[in-house]
Amino acid sequence: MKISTRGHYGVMAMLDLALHHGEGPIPLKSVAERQNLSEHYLEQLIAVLRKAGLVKSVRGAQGGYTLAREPHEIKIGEIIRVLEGPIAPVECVNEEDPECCLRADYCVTRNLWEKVKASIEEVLDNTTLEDLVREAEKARQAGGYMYYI
Amino acid sequence: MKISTRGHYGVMAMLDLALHHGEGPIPLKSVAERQNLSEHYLEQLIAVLRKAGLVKSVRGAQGGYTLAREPHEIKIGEIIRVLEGPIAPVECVNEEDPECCLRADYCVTRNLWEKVKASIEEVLDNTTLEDLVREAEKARQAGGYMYYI
DNA sequence: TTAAATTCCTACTAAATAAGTCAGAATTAG
DNA sequence: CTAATTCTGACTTATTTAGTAGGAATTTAA
Repeated sequence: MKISTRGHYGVMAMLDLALHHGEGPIPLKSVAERQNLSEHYLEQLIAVLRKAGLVKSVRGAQGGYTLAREPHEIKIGEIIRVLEGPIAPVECVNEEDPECCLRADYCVTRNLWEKVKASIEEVLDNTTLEDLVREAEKARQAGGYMYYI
Repeated sequence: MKISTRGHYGVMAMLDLALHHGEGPIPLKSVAERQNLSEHYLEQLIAVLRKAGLVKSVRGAQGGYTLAREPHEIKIGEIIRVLEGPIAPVECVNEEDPECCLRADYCVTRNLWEKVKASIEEVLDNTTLEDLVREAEKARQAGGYMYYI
């Protein structure tokens, strides 16, 4: 019952961009340094996020990445789906492949996995980058340090 | 964001035992046949469930497995934890290893993973085998076929 | 007492996934 | 022109997943 580092790091990187939203393109190197992630690995992840239309890139010197939409318009669920695939605790509740569970109508445990899926989506689709930015600002005012993992 | 076949098959097998609760020891072979799972693979899983005290075994001819407690006393969350390890979408919210996230107090995204974890546990710890048995009986009365995946 | 049914145990394996690393081409600001 | 970047694709290494294989130990029942 885990997400991989792809989704985990992806959210970290997107939050980093959100925290610098409006400051022009942010080079990936600086994101990687702040978040303590491998730059090369992040490159792979951000390429996926770019192709999915979640970030925009500016090439060349002084280039970097920016969010493609406002932070309040980007749900964490989107980021996770782009990097991890559909949120489905077991294959048979993956609605992108409805044929995978032929006995869906009669299956008892499937209902359970549907509930789990719905409860995860409830959280991830009702949290946006802006929500996290606000929390980070609250934490900064209160504590001083600010990390995001 | 998946559980593996271990947890998936484990719940199927436990539900099968719950549906035959009170009928004496159920041989694993019959469980494997009804659920269409590899018997050898199930053996591995049930060994873990036995060591965790969720099922009891009776060796020899006419032997098999029974639930170690009443169906209403066995939460699905327990089965999953035994077979999959702690329910934690990322390592840093795994309370069995609290040291793994040293910056927990300041971490913004960690709160999010805590929420996800809580919402999954909410479902899995409030569903027992008896709940699934009841659903299966309802489905049988309504439809005729009864499968559980 | 023997055969059949069953759990129990250890080891092995093939494929997929995860988590990167590496090398270098293309682009652009200054 | 040069340094800072993104972009691309191939490669690698370790771990996990999902089993398989073979047989020993135990028990019932004929």
